Amino acid sequence: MKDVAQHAGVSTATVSRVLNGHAAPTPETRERVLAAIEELGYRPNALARSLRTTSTQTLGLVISDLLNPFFAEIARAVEDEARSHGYCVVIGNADESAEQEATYVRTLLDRRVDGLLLCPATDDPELVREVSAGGVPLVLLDRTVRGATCPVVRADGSEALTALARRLVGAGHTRVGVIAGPPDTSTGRERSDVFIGALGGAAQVVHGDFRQESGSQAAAKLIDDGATALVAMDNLMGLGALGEIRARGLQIPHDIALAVFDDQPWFPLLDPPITVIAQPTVEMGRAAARSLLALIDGRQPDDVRLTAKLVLRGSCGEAEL
Amino acid sequence: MKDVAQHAGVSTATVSRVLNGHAAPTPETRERVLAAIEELGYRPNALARSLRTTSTQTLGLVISDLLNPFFAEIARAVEDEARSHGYCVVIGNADESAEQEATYVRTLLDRRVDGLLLCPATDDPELVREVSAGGVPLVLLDRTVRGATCPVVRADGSEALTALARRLVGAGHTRVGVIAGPPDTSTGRERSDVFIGALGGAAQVVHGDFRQESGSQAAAKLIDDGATALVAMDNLMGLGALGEIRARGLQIPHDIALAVFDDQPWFPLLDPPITVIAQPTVEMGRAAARSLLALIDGRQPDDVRLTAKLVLRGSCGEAEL
DNA sequence: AGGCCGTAGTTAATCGATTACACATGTATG
DNA sequence: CATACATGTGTAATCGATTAACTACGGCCT
Repeated sequence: MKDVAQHAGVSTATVSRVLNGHAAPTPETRERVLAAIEELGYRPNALARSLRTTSTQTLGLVISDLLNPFFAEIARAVEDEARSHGYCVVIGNADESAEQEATYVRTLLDRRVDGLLLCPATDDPELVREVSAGGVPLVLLDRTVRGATCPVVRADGSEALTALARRLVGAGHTRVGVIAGPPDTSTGRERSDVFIGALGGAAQVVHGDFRQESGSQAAAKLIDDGATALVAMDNLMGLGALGEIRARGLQIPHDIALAVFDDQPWFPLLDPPITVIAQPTVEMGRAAARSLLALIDGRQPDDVRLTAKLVLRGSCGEAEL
Repeated sequence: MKDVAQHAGVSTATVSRVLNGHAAPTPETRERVLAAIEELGYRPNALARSLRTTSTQTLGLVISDLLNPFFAEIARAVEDEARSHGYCVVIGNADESAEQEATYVRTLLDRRVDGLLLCPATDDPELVREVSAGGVPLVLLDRTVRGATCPVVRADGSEALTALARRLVGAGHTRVGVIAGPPDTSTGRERSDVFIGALGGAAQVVHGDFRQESGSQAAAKLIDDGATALVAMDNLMGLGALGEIRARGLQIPHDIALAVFDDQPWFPLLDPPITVIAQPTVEMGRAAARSLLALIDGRQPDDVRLTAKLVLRGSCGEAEL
């Protein structure tokens, strides 16, 4: 910057003013400064700027699992929305581990992100408290924690789950195997609670960990126990369940019905196509980013609850096949 | 930091020494400082530290498309490797757009990442030159650019493509439709060049853009032109092709054979399972991160070329079905 | 006792920006 | 003609760390 100033025959203050679009400098001075910048290929040091202004124009996003397409889509949406407001997004991948999540959150805070978007790995409110105590704007995404005191953006699958349960019961299923998420996550509990409630007793539950392998194992156990329908509460566990079904040579929906929470582009391409509960991922990501930006702006956004939709495709023996 | 110093009755220099594990401070002093840090909940400002030391302990990773599971896996691997060396990764999503790529690269450089990993959107070397001119360590990943002067890490699919071509020709296919990537990317050109060469004239090519929609369109055109086998040079285009095949009610492999470059967890679950050329994504990501860290360290790593493997599964009418 | 040395700790410069305040110049006003 | 006021720029403090150069202290040797 000093070089630029010298080159243009002005002080660094003037260069800074030109850079930040202040009213002061003469068009002529501005011209000279811009020329010098161009000539020297000068690029301002974002670190120094941030140190001085205490604003990094950066959002932190800590997600549970980058390999889960659901979170990848969310990340993508967050990033789009943030960029359109001049913010950058730093993504941290917690890998469904609370420790790694905490590590990432601290790293991001140390780097002074202007706000944090978190998909909590567990519903323990401790980390959330720590962030809030630091005074950093925080929004929870997809999952919540016990007694959350910050805005939450998530999808509501109650209606869809209830409709699905009714459908399965109506089709005569009396043993529905539920592959649920971990009981210490809000989505892990809530989805299966609602669903089991709607089934009215015809359910058996196995908890997985939102990963493919656990889906296979849960499916194996549930099939052994005589389940005639399987519902996976997340796309990766759904993938695992599907693998187990294929491995056993079972026919969908004749031998066993299957439905999955979360849609994926390839689900419609299976034979039969898989019935799913589709979450509005893009809207969730965008809404979360908007809420966080509002918070940073000093406003107090409301919680956002978007509805997930049941998409019937045939894997549960629907008429609409 | 001043507060901590005051609290512990020492100067900021001493606090800094304790923080950085310097030899100087007495165990006793160290103890006092650590207590003060604990009590005040002090966390050092990474921006200030980086400004002073000109090292951010951060790697930049600009990938072509976060929604493409291939890149998501790579990102994951890069992140793992980087973290194990005490580095953080900032991911930028270029969305297969050269402009957005350039924007991200500049943003990352402005934030003074210690090194940059780039999956170039086009083979135009301009951006690479710009980064190199700035003296920032750079490694190319998956794709290269014309006359690249920096280390490149990528997968070599020649053998696998040749074997696949032989197989298809051997099975009697005389009209093989190739769904290639954009001709201005190295992977877009090389894969189809090798494959078409090995087919020896039995090929028709349509270039897509590495996205699902383009795969469908390409497949439609190739099927209309009488192709009896389709080979997609990327998993998203493969997904699109599969959709088109399904939409037309064609049977694989009876009516049409299909093979895809890039494996995905759900490919084996289709009926028939899809034959693929699998890239060692995790190894690619790790190798790229290691090369970059070596470069940052002042060493000069070699290019890395990992081999992709043909996985026969049945969608090309293999005996091994 | 005086000089020398090693050690623990302090002072102050520095990284690269932003910005409050001071200053100089030019124009309008009484 | 002196005063006030607007306008464009420069000076220097500041953000929060690191670190070279310096100081003070206590012990050891002759």
